[in-house]
Amino acid sequence: MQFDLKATDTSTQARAATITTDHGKIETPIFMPVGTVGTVKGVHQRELEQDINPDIILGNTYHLYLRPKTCILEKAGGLHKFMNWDRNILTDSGGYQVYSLSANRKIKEEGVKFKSHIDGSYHTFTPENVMEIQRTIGADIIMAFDECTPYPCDYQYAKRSMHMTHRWLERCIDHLKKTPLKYNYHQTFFPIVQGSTYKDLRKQSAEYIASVGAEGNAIGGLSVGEPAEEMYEMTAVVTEVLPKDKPRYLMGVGTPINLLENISLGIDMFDCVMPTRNGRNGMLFTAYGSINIKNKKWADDFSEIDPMNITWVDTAYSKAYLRHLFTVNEMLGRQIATIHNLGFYLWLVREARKHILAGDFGSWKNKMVKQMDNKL
RNA sequence: GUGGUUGUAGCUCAGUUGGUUAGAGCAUCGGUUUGUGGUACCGAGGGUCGCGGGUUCGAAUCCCGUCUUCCACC
Repeated sequence: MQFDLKATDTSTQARAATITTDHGKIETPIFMPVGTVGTVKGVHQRELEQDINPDIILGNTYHLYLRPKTCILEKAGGLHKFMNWDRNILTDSGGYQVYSLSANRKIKEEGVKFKSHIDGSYHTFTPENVMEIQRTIGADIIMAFDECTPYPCDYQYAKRSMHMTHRWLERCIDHLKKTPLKYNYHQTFFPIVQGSTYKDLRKQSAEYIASVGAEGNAIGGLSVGEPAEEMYEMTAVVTEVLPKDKPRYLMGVGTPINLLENISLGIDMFDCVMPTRNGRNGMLFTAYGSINIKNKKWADDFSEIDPMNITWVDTAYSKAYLRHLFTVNEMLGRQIATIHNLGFYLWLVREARKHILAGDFGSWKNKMVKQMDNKL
């Protein structure tokens, strides 16, 4: 993997760069659509490539391990071939599921024993087998196995957990060295900074993560319910420490405003279920604020979904029609909303890149944040 | 006409031997969603219990009348 820093903003820490992998270029800042189980829900590959056009999407180790199962992905020749996606893929390690499925798991030094949410069967994830599973899935960027702590999280727990995540990181790296590539392209490994919402822990974790010298670095354990200001504080502490010549990935973030604020703090990569999940539930993001398309006030509003026409669905359909599709629970409504939202998110990060390159990111960001902080 | 049956929220229906403020699902309206356990979740509005009378401390519930739904028989 190659990381070429193209520009750094003058008034903020924002950066524009180009990451190059064996599956192509990733222009940053980037938003990576989430495709947990081998699909960006409700979106055809053609729409994804042509209309939304992201350089990279996400998959999830936990979910793909359970279904279709690792052996099927191996037979398929990896996730790219299985899902017919030639561009980049990043897989999350399942560390987030350790947090989100907390009722069904037990964390120990060795690893995490968990109960499948599908059939109740028991499985164990360790740093070692998670690396092997990610080898088989074959993503271009693979993530360390970590513990994502909840919010709020008491200091002692956060500290212990952070140290365990660090020990797990060493085991991930050791094991990766012993595990050969399964396919004929490189896989880049990202470790993950933890430390909950404690500045000293975040700093300590960032220093440790930076010291392992990975090709890129991630920040986890945020966007789990903490106030946005606290998230920004943690991001700022961490980006101060992480190397400037490597990509920085803030996991699980966030709202359009979260994206811009964190870009200005030096983040290059994001992923979040918000545009897809909220879209499926009737929430549209626009440059002028969010819309709940299910609200009655749109019933006879025949104006286009979004006059900015970022993706073709924006002007092909009216708000009244889209509301109708949600009212009658037609799947097309969810598809249109998803395409719109992802199109908007990708537009937003491309605009951010343009403004970083042009040198006026700071003022543009302030204008956009104000403009988007609104319910239509 | 006779006998039976039915009537409770916009719709489909619960509602115990008569006992606090009559419930549910769907629909409607609003909100929530941050490395996806999400066709999801939370909340709100909405009732002269067909109508009229009676019994009772108290009636959706028991009695009488009446209208109504459906069925059978003449």
